[in-house]
Amino acid sequence: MMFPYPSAEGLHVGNLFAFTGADIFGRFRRLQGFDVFEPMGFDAFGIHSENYALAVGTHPAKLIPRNIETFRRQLRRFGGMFDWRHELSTTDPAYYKWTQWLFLQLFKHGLAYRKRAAVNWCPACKTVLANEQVINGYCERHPDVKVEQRFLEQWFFAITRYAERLLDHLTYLDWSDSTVALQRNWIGRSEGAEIVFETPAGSPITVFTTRPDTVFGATYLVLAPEHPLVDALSGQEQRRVVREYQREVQGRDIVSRKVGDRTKTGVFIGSYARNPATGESIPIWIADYVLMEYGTGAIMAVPAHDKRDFEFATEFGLPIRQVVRVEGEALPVVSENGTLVNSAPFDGMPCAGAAREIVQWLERSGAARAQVQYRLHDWCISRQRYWGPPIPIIYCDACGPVAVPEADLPVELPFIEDFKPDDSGVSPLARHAEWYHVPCPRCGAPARRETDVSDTFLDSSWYFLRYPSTEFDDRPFDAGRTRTWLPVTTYIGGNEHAVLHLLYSRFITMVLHELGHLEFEEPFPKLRAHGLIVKDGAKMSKSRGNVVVPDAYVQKWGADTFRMYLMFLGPFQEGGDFRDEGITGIRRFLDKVWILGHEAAVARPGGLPPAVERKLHQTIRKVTDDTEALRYNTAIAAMMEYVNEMRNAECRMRNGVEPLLVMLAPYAPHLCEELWARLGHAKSIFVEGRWPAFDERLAAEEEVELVVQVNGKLRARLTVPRGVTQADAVARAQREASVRKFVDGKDVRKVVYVPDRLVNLVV
RNA sequence: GCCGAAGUGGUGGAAUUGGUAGACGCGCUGCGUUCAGGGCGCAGUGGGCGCAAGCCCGUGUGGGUUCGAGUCCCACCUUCGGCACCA
Repeated sequence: MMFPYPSAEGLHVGNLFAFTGADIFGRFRRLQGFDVFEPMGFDAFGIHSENYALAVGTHPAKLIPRNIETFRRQLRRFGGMFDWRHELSTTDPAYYKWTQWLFLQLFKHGLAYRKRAAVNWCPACKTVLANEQVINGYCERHPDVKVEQRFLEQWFFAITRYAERLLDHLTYLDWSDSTVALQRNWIGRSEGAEIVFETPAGSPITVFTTRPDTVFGATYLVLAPEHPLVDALSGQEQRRVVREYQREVQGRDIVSRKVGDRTKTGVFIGSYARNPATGESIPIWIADYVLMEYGTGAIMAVPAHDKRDFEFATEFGLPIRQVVRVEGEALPVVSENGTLVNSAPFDGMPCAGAAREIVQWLERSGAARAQVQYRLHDWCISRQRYWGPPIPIIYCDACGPVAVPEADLPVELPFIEDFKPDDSGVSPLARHAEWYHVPCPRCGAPARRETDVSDTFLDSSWYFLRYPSTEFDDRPFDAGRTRTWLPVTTYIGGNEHAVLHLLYSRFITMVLHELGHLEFEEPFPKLRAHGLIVKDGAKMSKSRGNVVVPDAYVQKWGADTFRMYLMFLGPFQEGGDFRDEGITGIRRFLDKVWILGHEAAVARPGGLPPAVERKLHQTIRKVTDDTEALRYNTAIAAMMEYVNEMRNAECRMRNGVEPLLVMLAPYAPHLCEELWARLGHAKSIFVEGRWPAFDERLAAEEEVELVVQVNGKLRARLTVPRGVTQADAVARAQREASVRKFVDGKDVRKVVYVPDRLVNLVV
């Protein structure tokens, strides 16, 4: 299961829902005879803890152990089958030593690099803000201070080099469709072309487009305001306005820049480029709706066939030329199912074909080439914060960035009281010269540690690799242990991690595989996403005040009842609405099982009545299939039916109860363990119990109910021996008064017979 | 705007993948047990008409395919989740 972030509020129902679902599966597999390793750990670094510690005026290093203690207590209490010997916390130096090691592996192989990148900067806090801390362009803590963008040197991981592989592998991974869809979306593959627009100044502009078929309609170019060619291409007279616009854009935060419904702004930079298709000279503009980080940071604007370009052209009175026609559609025509017009030799061609041909045609003069773009960006792992693992790099004036020698790991996070952002304008560790002044590991000259820490998602990108090897301090993961237990056989978690955590883990695993540290390339061959528990139709959140705290429920009803209640709420993979009403139904059921178990302990031995035996085997079949598929709600319903059947038949036999206890044990481990002991077993049900096998012959009904339809409408139900012939079934059907009423005096034109199920007479 | 999921009784949800719609719970009604309440047990519980047998209607809306549609196809409506000036 995905390990939790140990919040100060304690385990919430969402955690418990997820962990129960995973725990049931683990216990089920164990009862089937598998070796099951169910580890647990804590994702305890990060801005969450840091902000919370700031808010309540304590230190995260004091806060986190308390929170973990609470989590541990709650996790033990709900009955997870955890192997506590392998517990881990990402804040433990013994753990993050290897997180830092991981960084160094990427650094040494050129997969970690430094780049200037925009961050949100609050001039009042004098610190970097996460995107979530920017509220409508203003600082979360200073509602009247506008957030700006600043450029800082930051560390990036080159995940985009793996974009194609990360996408391709999705076709064979056994993952929930919903998760695959989210991840595909996030990687965002677009096929298109790069097209080169020459300029008289001699600096050609390359643009990326997914619609090369519309190149004849490109009536101007737009560059991102930060585009490196802007300076060189700006005309003398426009230079001042261009600078002013660039400053204006930089003065805004990086969040609101990307809100699409703003009125478009931009300026003409005073020069022109040549459209390689038409040969025309077209104006070059800059505008903040073009982003430097996607494609080439420059676009060819085709206002007739792009909504944004259309708005921009309308705003600034730029020419709009239609080159694609779709029956009955007004401009802008965005559809790709049209025909070309005003496109010289390509007129009349459908868009799709024209796109290919135009790229080939332009390619001959070197003005274009087919190109695939990904939406995915490289992973920025720098955090100008305190509560994380220091990035293990030392800057030397002579040697540049130098890796901390592996023997010197971990670079421990020092305990500092003043971890709060203050007016000094630097990250907290950068205020501690005694910590960051170190000699260069290569030349020995005075040097300086990196004072940023790494992203929490780096901590969680490899924790599953650590679990089996927690006791080794000389290697991140032991080869033998890893071969036995990894990759993760079944990974269960929520779709809130569909992109970041699940993508980063896949990336890191791929890299470690490539560097020869792992035999497998994918960390989670099988992944199941569970649903969301909501309250009164809305996501639970502190601000809504609808957070359900599980402790009181466990206290009042017991862990087993609460576990089962959560699983009975709805399909595990869809989640459900939390409401107290249904919980009593589960409690009643468990009470019945409790009584049944005690009665079985003193019942006379003997064979089961045939009806009970049949129901038992049907139940085994259903509970096995449903548990396997994580359909816990219907598995529980099937066990309820079986208990009802036993009670109706007044059967209390041990051989009817024991298989039930084994099937129920993953769901209600405490109760079943107790009853198992009371039935005289010396060892735990999870040691001695074996998942029952079902016998298809015993599960089969001797008599079946046959539905009789006339023209598809239900007219009668007959009880017949299983396996009746069609002729027999039709004859029986035609004897029924309720059927004859609709058939007599008419010709039966057709008979549809579904064996043991239905007869349909068509008249 | 794009991607994904889902709309079924008073209610949470079932439905073997085209074959009895409403399993299993909750709630509600009646009866029993009890001085009483709770608990427990038994019976009933989609809507309409009917004394009844029974008949008609019914899975967001409208059309279609089929002997037969909650399930498949087309168009639409609504809700939820994700992404989003990504060219």
